[in-house]
Amino acid sequence: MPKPESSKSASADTRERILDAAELLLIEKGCGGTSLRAIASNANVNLAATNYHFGGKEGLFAAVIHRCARPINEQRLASLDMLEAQQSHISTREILKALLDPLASNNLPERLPAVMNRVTSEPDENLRAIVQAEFSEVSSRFIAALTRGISQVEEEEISLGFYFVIGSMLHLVGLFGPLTTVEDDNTRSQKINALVNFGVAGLETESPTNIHSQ
Amino acid sequence: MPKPESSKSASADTRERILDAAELLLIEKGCGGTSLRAIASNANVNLAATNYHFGGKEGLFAAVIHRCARPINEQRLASLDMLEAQQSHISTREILKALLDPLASNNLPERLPAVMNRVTSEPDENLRAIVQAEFSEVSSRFIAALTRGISQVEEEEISLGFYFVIGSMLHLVGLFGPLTTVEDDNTRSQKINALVNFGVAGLETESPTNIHSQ
DNA sequence: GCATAATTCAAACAAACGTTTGATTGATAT
DNA sequence: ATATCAATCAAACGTTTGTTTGAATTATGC
Repeated sequence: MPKPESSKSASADTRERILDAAELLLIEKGCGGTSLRAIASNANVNLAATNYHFGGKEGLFAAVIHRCARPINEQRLASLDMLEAQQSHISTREILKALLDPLASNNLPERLPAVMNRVTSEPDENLRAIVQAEFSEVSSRFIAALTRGISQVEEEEISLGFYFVIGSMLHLVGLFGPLTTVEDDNTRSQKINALVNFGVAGLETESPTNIHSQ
Repeated sequence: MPKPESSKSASADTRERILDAAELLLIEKGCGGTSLRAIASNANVNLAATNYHFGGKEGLFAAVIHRCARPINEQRLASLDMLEAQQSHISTREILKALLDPLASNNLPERLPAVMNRVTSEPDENLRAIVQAEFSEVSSRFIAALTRGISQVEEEEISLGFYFVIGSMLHLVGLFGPLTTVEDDNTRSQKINALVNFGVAGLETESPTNIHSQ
């Protein structure tokens, strides 16, 4: 019974081939609709390798989620760190751009948005907990920044508006699909930009410093 | 081999008991995570009855979706019909209220929002097609009304904004959960109202007739 | 080169799945 | 009452599922 975790050099491509196949099938068929046999077959790997390297189906999908979510969340937090270090007051637009622009950059894993969209609506409790833990820091940090930036609005309302932005984002990346190519990047960034405009207007309409005609 | 569809009086409660149990389990465990055995057990019904009355698992969930989606969509279209009959120009707020207010009324099936949230993110192709067909008329009608009401914005942009509103709505009703009681109705309608405000601001910010400070 | 550990492999495991069958019960109408 | 159809039932069908096993293979350290 060897130690399956943290293998360095040997068979590292086996692990990643499994992760790649699991990621693609997760997008297309969902978590419950994907069998370890289909993953092993698509990855040209023995069936037992999936359990050997990841301990089981749940551990495998947790690894997929982690590999997908980590880079984009680090990028988001890094952008927010930079904004907070440079200026005392950060506009709603700058915050939302830090949150959403990483979805338009093409040096990220291609199928990341689709994985996020699929996995955030997963019925499995354990997987939902993993996702929630993966995004909790981003949520709290960005809600705090928005609350600081928008005057005279309580955090509870800001939090609800942030929730709307996340919902719009997830629905939008579901529209992207797993097969968006590089030539679609400009229309993708156009849509991300439209979402930024939409979210800025929605969030700032809660503030009494904004005057509305209606 | 009897005719399973359109049974009138006899054993009608069996059908509905199956639908109720399937609806609840669909919310909690998802479509793929729910077995016909669990449905039959929770409904106090023989396993074969699920196939007898609905032809199979897919037909059963299609019936659940139909039973859930039809009343709320009829209410939405009736509200829009009334608005269009009464006045020539309809405000964005009135349109969004016609779309979203039915989610706050408590004379609708209790767990309808949760079913919508679960089923719109289902990986199964056939189920997705059923859902899409169930909502296609609402989508086209409301997008057309919004396009008519907001000046100088092309339908493609309005459609994207409508997409954001739907995404926010689905994420919000996922927040409601299947166990919201009647005493939560006021906070529920507060959140629906917040979504209306959010969507109105987001949609109208696309129009050049609106002046933005930034 | 040899011992030791890490990895791959074919094969099998029990459990759960959707569906089907054929007999049995219930109601209905003539 | 009897023939007819709808509905329920226990039981089994063949697949597919995640997981485990133990041997075979490969890489690693000395």
